[in-house]
Amino acid sequence: VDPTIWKACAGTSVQIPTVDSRVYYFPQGHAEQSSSPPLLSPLVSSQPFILCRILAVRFLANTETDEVFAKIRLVPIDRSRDLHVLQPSGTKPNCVGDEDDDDEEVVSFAKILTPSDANNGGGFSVPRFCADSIFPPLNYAAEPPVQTLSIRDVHGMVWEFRHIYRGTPRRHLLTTGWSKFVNHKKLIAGDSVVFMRNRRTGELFVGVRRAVRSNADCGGRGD
Amino acid sequence: VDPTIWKACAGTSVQIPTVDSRVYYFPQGHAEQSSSPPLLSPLVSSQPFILCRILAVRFLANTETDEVFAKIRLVPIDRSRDLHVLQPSGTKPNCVGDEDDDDEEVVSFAKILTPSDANNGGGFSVPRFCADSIFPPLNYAAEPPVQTLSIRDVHGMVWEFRHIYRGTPRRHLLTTGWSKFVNHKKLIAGDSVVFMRNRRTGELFVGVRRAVRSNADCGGRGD
DNA sequence: TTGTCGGCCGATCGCCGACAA
DNA sequence: TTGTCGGCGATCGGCCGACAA
Repeated sequence: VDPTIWKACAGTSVQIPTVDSRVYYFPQGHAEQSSSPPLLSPLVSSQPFILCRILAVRFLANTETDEVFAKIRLVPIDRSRDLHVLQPSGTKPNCVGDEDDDDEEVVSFAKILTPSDANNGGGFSVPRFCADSIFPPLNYAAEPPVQTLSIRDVHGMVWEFRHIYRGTPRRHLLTTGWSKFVNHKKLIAGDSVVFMRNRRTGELFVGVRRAVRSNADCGGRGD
Repeated sequence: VDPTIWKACAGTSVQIPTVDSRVYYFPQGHAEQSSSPPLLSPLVSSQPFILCRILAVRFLANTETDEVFAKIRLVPIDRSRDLHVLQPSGTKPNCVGDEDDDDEEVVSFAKILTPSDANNGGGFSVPRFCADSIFPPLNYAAEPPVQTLSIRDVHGMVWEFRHIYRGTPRRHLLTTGWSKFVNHKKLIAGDSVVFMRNRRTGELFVGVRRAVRSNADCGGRGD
C-alpha cells in the first residue's frame, strides 16, 4: 500500500516511526494486543522494555477488512538477535526519535457513517466540505449537477459512485454504486469512510475504518 | 455423518472397506490425488503398494461443499508403523476382503440439475419416480396437492421445501425454499442432488454431488 | 413425463424531495 | 447544512400454466 494513502486511512492518531529511528519495544504490550501472541525467548519477555532500532517498515492492508496495519522489523540495540514484530494499527512503539515527514501531497476527509448512510435506501450524504475539497467540482449550470466518480481502494480496486447535488435544500449525495460498496465492505453505522485526493494527479482514493466495537455492540447478527 | 446417509450421498460407485479388512495402500496414488500430499518416509513411498489392515473408518463431509469423504486409518501388516490416510471420495483402495453390508434401510434418488433447476425462477422439477418413492404421498384430493417437506442435509441442517403437484400436464415441483438451497450450496447445472428416505423412520435427507468440472468449464465467474 | 419459456404479481431496492434538527 | 422519513417507480425473484421434446 502506498505510504501516503496508508497514513490517510490510519488517521493522524497513528504515528509510525521511520527506519533507523530508535524505539522501545514492550513485549508485554505486544503479547496482549496481538491475536497470535509472538514467540519470544524468556530472556526477551522477562524484560519490561527493550531499546531497538527499526530495520524496516511495511505498510499493509487486511485483504478482507481493508484495515491498515504495519509490519515493523526491529533489532535490539545491545544485542544482535533479530525479531519479527507485528504492529497493530492504532498503536505505536514509544518513539525515541520522532520525525514528521508530512509532505501533504494527499488531502483527505473522514466521515462516520450515520444509520441513513449505512442502512437506508443506498445513499450517502456527502458533507459539503468533503465535496468541495476532495471531489472534482461539479458543473453547477447543469440540472441537476451530477458526475460519476471512479475511486480506488487500498487494494487498487476501482469503485464507481454517482455524485449528485440535489434536493431542497440542495446537498451532495452519493447514490448509485454506494450501496454495493457498503455491502462489499460490510460497513455499518459507526464505521468511517475516508475520501482522499492526490493533489498532484487528482486521483481519488477511498479507505475504511472500522468502529471499535464494545462487547455490547456484538450481540445478534450471527451468520 | 451417519454411514448409511454417507453411502447414499457418495453413490454406489464408491465402496469403503470395513474395519479389520485388508487392503493394498498405494503411496503413489495417494500422493497424486491428495491436495496436500502425505508425508511419508522414503521406506514407504519407495514401495509400489503395501498390504495394510484397516484400523478405523470415519465418514465425514466437507463443511463448505457438502462433499463426502472418508478418513481411513491403516496399519501395515508386516510392520507396526502407524499411518493417517485421507481417502478422497470416489476412489478406494483395492480391497482384498470386501464385505457388502447393505441393509437398504435408506432408499435414495439422485438427479442431475438442469439449467432450469439451477438458474431459472427458483423451481425444481421433481421426477415422478422420486416423488412417488421418496417423498411422503400428497393428498391428491386437494386442489392443488401440496405439502411442506423438512429435509436434513449431511450437517443435520434442516431445509424446508414446498412440494406441489400442478401445471398442465401435472408434474411434481419444489418451489418455495428451493432457490435458497441452491444459492447456499452454490449448485449449478450439472451438479446433482440426492434425496433419501429412511424406510423405518420416514425421515428425509438431502445430499449434494458436485459435477466433475473439466478445465474448460472453469472459465469466468471469479469472485 | 419433464425441460424451457413468457406472463405476471408481489417484494425489494434505491432515487427522490420534504422537513426538521 | 445534513439526518431521517415516506413516496414511488424500476427492477428482480419467483410462482404459474403453456407447450413441445
